[in-house]
Amino acid sequence: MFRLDEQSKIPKYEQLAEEIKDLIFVKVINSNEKLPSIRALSKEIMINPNTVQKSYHQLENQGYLYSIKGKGYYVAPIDMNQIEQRIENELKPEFFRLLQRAKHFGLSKKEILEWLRQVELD
Amino acid sequence: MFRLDEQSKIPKYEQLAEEIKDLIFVKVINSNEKLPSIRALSKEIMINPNTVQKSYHQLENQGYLYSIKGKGYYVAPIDMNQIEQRIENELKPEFFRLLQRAKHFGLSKKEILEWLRQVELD
Amino acid sequence: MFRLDEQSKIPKYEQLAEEIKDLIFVKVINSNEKLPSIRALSKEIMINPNTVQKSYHQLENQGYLYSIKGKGYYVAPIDMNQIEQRIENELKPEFFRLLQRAKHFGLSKKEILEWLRQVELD
Amino acid sequence: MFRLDEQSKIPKYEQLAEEIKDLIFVKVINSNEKLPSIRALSKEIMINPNTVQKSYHQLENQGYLYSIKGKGYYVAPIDMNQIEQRIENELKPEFFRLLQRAKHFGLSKKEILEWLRQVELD
DNA sequence: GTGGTCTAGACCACA
DNA sequence: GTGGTCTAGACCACT
Repeated sequence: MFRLDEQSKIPKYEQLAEEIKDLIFVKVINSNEKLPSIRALSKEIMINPNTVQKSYHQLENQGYLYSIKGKGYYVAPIDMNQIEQRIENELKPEFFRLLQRAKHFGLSKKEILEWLRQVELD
Repeated sequence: MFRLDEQSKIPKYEQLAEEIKDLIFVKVINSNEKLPSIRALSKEIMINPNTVQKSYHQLENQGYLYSIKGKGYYVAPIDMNQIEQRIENELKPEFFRLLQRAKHFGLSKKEILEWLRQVELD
Repeated sequence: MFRLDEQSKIPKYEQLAEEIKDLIFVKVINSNEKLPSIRALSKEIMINPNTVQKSYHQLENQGYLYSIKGKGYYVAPIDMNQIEQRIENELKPEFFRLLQRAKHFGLSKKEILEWLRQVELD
Repeated sequence: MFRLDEQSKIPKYEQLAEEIKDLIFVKVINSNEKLPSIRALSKEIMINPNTVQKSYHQLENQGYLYSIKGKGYYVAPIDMNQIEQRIENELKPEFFRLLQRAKHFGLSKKEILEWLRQVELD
């Protein structure tokens, strides 16, 4: 379900939180749905429970989750406007930065289009 | 010349090293050309000299730079084959990962193509 | 337990490492015995945890200690032959250098013997 | 004339200054006698002129030397009382510390006396 | 709580 | 002026 990059310099709790956030926006996990327990998830992705705890806790502080003592963590209802924002503020800039790098490496638009063709999207 | 993302969880020295590596591959800085001194660069991008040094030092260990004490850091002659490798190992996977995320967010190929159109590349 | 000379130009981490090494040779701390935690020791001798860590790390590289992540640093089994070597290579030369200086300052053997008398040794 | 320890963590300018100070106290170099020029000395002991300069400068600040522009550095008249002080404050404590270490290493007074016998002192 | 890493500022040795 | 080292504080991952 989740894949953390061991090598990355980005903290694991941050990687995990980002992935969860994506799943929420994308509605793979829906509002008021229960997340896996800290212990279960930590076992599944082979990291320390404390780290999972930190991800959940951070998402709770940011309003993406809420917790019920003794029961677990649940997805909070989300503001759908945020999706547009995230696309504009995160996805798009990252895309342009990547294309800029591709340009530096001497890639042509044609080659990028070829890559794009290889992906199923619609 | 360089722009570091203060917010990013990726260490500054790592961000900087990556940017320098790109400039070397792209031949904005050529072999045996001198890099800005540690202090000059640290002042310019407003970070601690130590952090710049760590970037330079890492690149030296990886063979991208060589240093002369009391004189400065210089670009080492590079193996151009590595460019192909970096495109395959870094750029392409990052591109696909990004498209995957875009898909999750419900973006269509058409929208991506629109973004692509906005970029000067060829 | 340890006393660092703040004034000395010798790095603190070096002073500390030397003192620890002595304690190990002298078996004040025995093989596989746990050292104080980095933070406990740093608090005790009022220096930055990083400095203690550097001492421990250096001793680990030299084979005097081994570490277990999340548990602590431990004394490695030592080769007792090294004691003789250290006496010959460190203690004795230092002693002779000191006597040489004493001579320059016009001290006589008698005065040195007087100093020696003041120390409990046997 | 001087011997610096390349390995030592003590700064070279400090090592040199200490040695010069000793020679002054011990009257190997007398009051108002001229010291070797910075360039000559730096060549002799194979270190950078700047480093010698720093030693001389420090000794001047501490009152052990005075300089005459265009001529060189000279030994200042010294207060002989300082010799006693240096013996008490430097030599003696260092001696006791060394004996303490010797004790830790299991050396007996007899062995120290044997060492002492090997040195010409009187 | 444990060890490990990143950023930072001051100082050293050298050209 | 150059690169290199030492000390320091905050944060990460894990027991």
